[in-house]
Amino acid sequence: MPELPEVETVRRGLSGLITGRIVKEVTHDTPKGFPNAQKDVEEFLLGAKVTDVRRRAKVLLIDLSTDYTLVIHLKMTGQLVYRGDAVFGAGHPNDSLIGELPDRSTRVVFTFEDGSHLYFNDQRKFGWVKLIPTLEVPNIDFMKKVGPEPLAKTFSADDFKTRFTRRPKTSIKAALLDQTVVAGVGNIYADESLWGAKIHPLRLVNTLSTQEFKQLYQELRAVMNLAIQKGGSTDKNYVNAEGKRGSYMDFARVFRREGKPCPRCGTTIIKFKAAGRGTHICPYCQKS
DNA sequence: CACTTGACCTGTCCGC
DNA sequence: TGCGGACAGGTCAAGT
Repeated sequence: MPELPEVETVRRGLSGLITGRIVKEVTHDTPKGFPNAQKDVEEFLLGAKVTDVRRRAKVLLIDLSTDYTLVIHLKMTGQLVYRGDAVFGAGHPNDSLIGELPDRSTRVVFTFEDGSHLYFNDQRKFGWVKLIPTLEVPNIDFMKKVGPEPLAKTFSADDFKTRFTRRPKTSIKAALLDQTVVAGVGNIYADESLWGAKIHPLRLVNTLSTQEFKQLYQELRAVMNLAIQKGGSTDKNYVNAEGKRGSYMDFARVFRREGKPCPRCGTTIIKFKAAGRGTHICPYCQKS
């Protein structure tokens, strides 16, 4: 599921819901990387207080008072849903896109001292959960390789263009999806931003003009900011920390809109495969 | 080496 | 209805 806007939406929700809570119990069916050591769970997770919830790229970082951090990647179908008690808690089941928890895709259940729960669900089991010292988070493989945050205030159009010089002969779509170029872009926002900038996804990186990179930079930031404002995109699985859907798909211009008219020119949107992924374009606006 | 293609998993949808 | 195949928001390892 989640790309940067979805993970950021989960982060914001979780931050308000779990910060300050103390972990009392953890049950799990050993999702990838967890627990790296049962001893660590007992020593650095049980009894720990949540001090902060951060995000880097598509990864969530739940900092603990023990100076350990839960590092969580939701991959395609991961969900992190908080449930308070049945009567007064946040995210009453009736408000939710999903039903009673735990359910058959629940992999980890964190129980807090006040009796509330945080559920990690992951239908396809691609996601991972690691418990590592906070100071070592920047040293894990993913963090060492991942590119800059595209929404950072200091990240300029020039910076954006320069990042792509490392992938000169690949398609612009493959480069956008490459997390070492720029962090957080996935299939939805790649298609949406390429449509916005009127660039065909299969154009090779070294054929784009400076002006086109500038357009793409602006469109990517605009589309991601809008998506955060709308609480992310729910196509199927994605939900926020309260189990509720995001509404960006109501505003999507090309993604999953094949057969419908381009909102700019009316030409029928088509779908094909690019960089191994389903790809949506307006064939009139985005010429190869 | 740079780039593209499978593999990882489960579930759903679509055509025969 | 049943069944096979394609496909799904991501990232690696293994291929070419």
